[in-house]
Amino acid sequence: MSNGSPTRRVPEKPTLSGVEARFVERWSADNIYAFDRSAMRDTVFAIDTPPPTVSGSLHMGHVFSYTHTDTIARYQRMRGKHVFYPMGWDDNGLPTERRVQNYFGVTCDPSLPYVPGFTPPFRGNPPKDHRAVPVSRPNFIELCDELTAQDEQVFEDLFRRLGLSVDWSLLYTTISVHARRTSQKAFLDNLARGEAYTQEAPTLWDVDFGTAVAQAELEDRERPGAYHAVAFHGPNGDVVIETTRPELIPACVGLVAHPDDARYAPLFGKTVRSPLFDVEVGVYPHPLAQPDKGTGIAMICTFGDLTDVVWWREFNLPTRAIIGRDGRILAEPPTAIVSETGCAHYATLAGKSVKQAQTSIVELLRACGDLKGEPRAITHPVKFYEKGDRPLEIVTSRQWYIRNGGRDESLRSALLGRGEDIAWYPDHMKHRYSNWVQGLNGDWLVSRQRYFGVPIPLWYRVGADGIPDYSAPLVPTTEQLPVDPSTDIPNGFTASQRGVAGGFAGDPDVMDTWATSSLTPQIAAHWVDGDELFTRVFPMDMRPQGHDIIRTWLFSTTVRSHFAHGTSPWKRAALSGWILDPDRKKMSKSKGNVVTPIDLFDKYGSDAVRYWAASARPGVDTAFSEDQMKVGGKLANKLLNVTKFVLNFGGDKSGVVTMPIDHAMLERLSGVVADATAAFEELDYARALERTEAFFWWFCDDYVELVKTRAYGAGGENGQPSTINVSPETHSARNALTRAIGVLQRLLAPHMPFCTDEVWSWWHDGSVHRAEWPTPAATTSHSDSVADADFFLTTVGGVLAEIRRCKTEAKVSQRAEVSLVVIATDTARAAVVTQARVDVVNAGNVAELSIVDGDGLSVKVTLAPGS
RNA sequence: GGGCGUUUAGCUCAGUUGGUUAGAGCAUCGCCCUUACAAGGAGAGGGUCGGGGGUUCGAGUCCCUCAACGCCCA
Repeated sequence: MSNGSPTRRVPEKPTLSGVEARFVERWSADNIYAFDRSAMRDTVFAIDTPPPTVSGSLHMGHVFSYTHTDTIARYQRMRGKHVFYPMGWDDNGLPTERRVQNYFGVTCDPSLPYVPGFTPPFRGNPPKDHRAVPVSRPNFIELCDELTAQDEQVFEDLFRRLGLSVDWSLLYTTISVHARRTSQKAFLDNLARGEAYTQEAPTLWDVDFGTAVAQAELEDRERPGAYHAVAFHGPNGDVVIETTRPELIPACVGLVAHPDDARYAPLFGKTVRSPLFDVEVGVYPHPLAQPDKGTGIAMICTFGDLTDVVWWREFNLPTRAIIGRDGRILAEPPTAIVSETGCAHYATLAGKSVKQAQTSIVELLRACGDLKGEPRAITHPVKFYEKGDRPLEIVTSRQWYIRNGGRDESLRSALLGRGEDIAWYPDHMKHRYSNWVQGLNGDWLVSRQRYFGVPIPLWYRVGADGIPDYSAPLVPTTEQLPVDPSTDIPNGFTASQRGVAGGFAGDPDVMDTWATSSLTPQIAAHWVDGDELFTRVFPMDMRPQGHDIIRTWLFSTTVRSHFAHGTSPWKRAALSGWILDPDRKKMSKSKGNVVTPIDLFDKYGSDAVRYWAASARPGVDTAFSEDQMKVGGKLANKLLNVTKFVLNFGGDKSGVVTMPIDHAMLERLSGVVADATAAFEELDYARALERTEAFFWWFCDDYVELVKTRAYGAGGENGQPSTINVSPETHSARNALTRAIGVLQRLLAPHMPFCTDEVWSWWHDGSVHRAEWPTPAATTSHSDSVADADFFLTTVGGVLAEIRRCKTEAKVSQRAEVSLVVIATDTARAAVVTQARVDVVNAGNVAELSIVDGDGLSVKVTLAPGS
């Protein structure tokens, strides 16, 4: 055999069964996808893989989008790039926390000391009446580590089965020691550069989770509510406001109306007294007040919504908070409430939930006559934490922030510029980014009042008065990282000084999970260790991700990279679409329409499932379709069979090709190579597949059928090709078939890695996934090419189709003999048919073929009698 | 309310800088056990390209407008 290829080993009966297990094993053993750490930057293609949340389950959405990325990775690898393709597990944050609580039957209490060798009460399925056992934060994190390790193995197995070509030695997680080091170091750098700061301020707060949340985690939900008309008492009579939150009257610090609103102009600068609580508050003009909403004049409370915060800040109003972090009315009334009846009214509310308080206050208002008319039911948008079940409250608390342009025009435009630096796929996704950046109304709140996360790596000196000094945090050295301030001790202090006057206090909070996952490039490439790897892969070539997390993951990564490296983190961002169920609804667990990937792998094969994914155009929401998987399975099966057929002829892929139709086929294939290559360069795996596949079926159904008799050669019988006195025409067919099948195997390899490596292994030693991507020049047959391959092939195909149609209409076998074919056509087509005559006659089983002058292409077919 | 996207055959989708008769797969209906493959092959039917207007010799494609659906943001 030529080219140093091994003897061909074509199975008698090709099959796809077992192919996945075999190649998963072989790729791993042979390190096919190992990244070369010595590779120069310009030969590297680096991918910033999205780390899936391991506390959830892998679903078809993962299979879908990770397949897209994998096709690009495989293409780039075959192009000779050193592909940096890590996998990461996002095991940080709330979802893991919840799963660990439910699995082990524990709850985290950061005030408790670490217990070495702690054994959890359960490992899976604690009984329903079990009371969660409180454990220290380090113990809790140990349990998180144990459970995530289990979950991660399941994920890894599934991704290997899907055929992802990741380098598993690059695996990272977001809660590991390394990730915590990275995250804390990056945060401390932000702090040192003035990009992170702490502030006591009104903050959106989820009362159930007991944590502050960031703007990026908000969502509006339409909720029923009611306008309550409530009378405030002015010097010249009542002023009626309308509010959806009458329970906040004790928190009222002012009224506000639009500056141009003539109805209220006389009141500006005056004061009124609140009903029930008899507190004097000012009336202010502000353009954010909406004259057409309610009565046009509104309460300012501390705090009902974000607009309240704006007014409170601008008018420098006092704080009269009444809602605690647990969502209940505080026991003590604001100091402004002094009257006996005011205090008595407040006492009836204290300790109640917001809902209960509203009911009570409406009764009180009704009783005293300050409720004007009955409440009017409305629906209005209410802010929720995206994972939460109750409306967010606003409470004042000390939090850490990282600047993100929400309060700084120049930073905002710099970050918009970073968005411009990125090539977006599809292009219109960049609007999502710029929309979001332009709509920011505050800095990024990164601290969370939770347990399983990366701790804020700071301590504070506690003054003689017992109050921590937040202005000059105690900072660990880089070598100390990661630290847990709840157990670790700052330099120069001893354990006994924790929490005492003159001692220190650890920051109790952890960072938002996005504050760590915004560093996936730095984590994956070991930036914190000063690893040279980082300079070889960063900025990365591609960030694949879902478009739903542009405002979170994509944006936060850009912020961190902008600050730390002065660059965008990637050259390209590829946004994948959603999976929709066949009814075009988004697939989700709650609808019960989620299909388990592993079942589909078993049923159709990984290649077939990948085919479905790779058929979906980039960024487009796509219907889940088992029909498409069946088609993919047929394609894989066909590739096996046609490869067996072609290799059986023993052609030489570098051998000489002489027949015009063979040239034309290779010419057409060369165009497909060019198209597929161009498509992949634009990350358009779907177009690459479509072009390749269309050619492939034409190749099998028309070209192979036309040339197979010639390829067998004179004397070839019983399916065995002739081996003696082989003609140049036969060699031409065999060589062209062989070259084409080698090109097709490689063109399909990124999409269907298993079946392609199987057929490649029949005649090569190495893996197809390390083979060279085909080029148009190496595909054509060089000097003797036909002038217009498409014209040639379309003409011949047209004649063949007519013969076939005639047989189908006559309801006879395609093998039926044709006694005469008369082709009436122009000279150009006549020349083509003449050149392909032998193949047409063979394929159609034609006894006599004649060509006469005519227009277009008319084919008259006469079947042999008795057929 | 602002932004973005989608609308082509029963279904899912291609259709490049405007250019003959608008394509594919699936589904449907006949046909063919043909020596690589019946997990196959060969054919047929099926479309007013969301509506309206405009530009042009010519519009699925460009412009305007309306509508429906979806997503993001407020």
